[in-house]
Amino acid sequence: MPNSTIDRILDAAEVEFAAHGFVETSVRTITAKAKVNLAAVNYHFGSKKGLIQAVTDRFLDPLTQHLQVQLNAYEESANKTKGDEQELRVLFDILAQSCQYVAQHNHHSLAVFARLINTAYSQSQGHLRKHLTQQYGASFLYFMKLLRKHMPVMTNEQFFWRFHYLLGILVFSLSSSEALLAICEREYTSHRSLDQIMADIVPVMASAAQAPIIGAF
Amino acid sequence: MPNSTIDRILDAAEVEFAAHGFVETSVRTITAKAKVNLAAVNYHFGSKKGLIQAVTDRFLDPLTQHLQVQLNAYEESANKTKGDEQELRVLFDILAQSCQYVAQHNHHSLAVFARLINTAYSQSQGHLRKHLTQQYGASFLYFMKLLRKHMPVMTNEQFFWRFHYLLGILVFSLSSSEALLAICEREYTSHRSLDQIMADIVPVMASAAQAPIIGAF
DNA sequence: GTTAGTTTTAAACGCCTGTTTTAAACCAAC
DNA sequence: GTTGGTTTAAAACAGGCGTTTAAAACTAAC
Repeated sequence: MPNSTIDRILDAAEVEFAAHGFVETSVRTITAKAKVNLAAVNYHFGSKKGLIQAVTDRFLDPLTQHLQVQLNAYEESANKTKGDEQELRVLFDILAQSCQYVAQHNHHSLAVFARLINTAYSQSQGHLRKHLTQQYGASFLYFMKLLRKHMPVMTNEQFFWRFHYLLGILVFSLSSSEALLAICEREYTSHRSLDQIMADIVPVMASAAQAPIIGAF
Repeated sequence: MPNSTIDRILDAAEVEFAAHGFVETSVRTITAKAKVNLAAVNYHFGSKKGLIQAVTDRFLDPLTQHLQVQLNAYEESANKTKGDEQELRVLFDILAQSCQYVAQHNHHSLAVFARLINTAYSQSQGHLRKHLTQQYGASFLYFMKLLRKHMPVMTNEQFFWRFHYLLGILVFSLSSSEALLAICEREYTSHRSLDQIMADIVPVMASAAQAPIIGAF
């Protein structure tokens, strides 16, 4: 059933969540934009929290699935000829491609995803973080495991933090892409699409991953 | 007047804002924690929005001041002997030191600052971003100008985006430091202080700044 | 001691929030 | 055509929000 009540709610919620965040988007504005009765959200999704999870799952389910397939293919055809730097680039490229693949028909979902990660980590005791790790933790651990192989110099703890710095690049750039684009347009007039941002970020993340380690923790 | 009503509100607000964000922290919880009457916030700061600005200004005023002095000293004693890579590290070190200097007696303020930047950029039409650029735009433009000198290869647009990627590392890591520390403590038991995070981030930002540029935009 | 100005207090205001309720509409199956 | 189950509808609920009000308390000057 396309254009059903459920889908119209999900579509509207996605746009509003991406634009104004989860807390500052009310169920009333969502149902209004979706041209649906107010009670429909609680009827179909149980609660606003359930709607948030549904919106993000609609994005993360195909993303992790696509990522898993690509990573499996990568691991099987892994030739050790290239250096670690090249291999890192390949891994980040796979991640970027998975994001773009899912966002292909849905430009708002990527921003929602980034915003979700952002809020999930910002809220000190968020129920979102729990849901994310439970549902998709395995996929990202798999990605981290492959990444770890090509960052052998550092300790586990150093790798853990380094990984989150990379996450910061991705999450901040994507969740704030609208704001950045607005600023950019005013000063440079050139428009940069999400695909271009993703392509631009990959080498930055690869370099950041390989930055020298100073100090001894 | 130490421990006055105003200071107690600012202190309590800082802690709560850092822990739960601006929107999800109510004036009532702030005044309760500060042991102050509910109306005090509106009396002394005009509105909740005014309180948010006061909290962040208390951090950003000394930060930008410290940064300005350090950057001036750097520019005057600039020896062109070192390479661009070394110079970048010095600039990021100055920024990190300014952050640490202000956060020295106030561990929550840095997280509040990072969170402010984050929300200011996330909200599509935020009044926060306007305030930040109006009040402190000059200081950060000065920093960007010095940074630009040592990133000569890229175009203005490329530099602009690259700068925001670096901002993402800083903002995400700092605003999510509590969450990261919580995860880290569970898995690694070792505690990492804010100073250590800052010191760890500097070389990462320097490397990210110098990542190769691919594609032609 | 009275006065004038500032600060604090308690209470209420109006508004918006997520959610629930109860009845109506729909829709396929028999 | 009636029945049983699912979906929509309008209305109200209870609670939290930022803010305002008006009186009380405090503080200093004359």
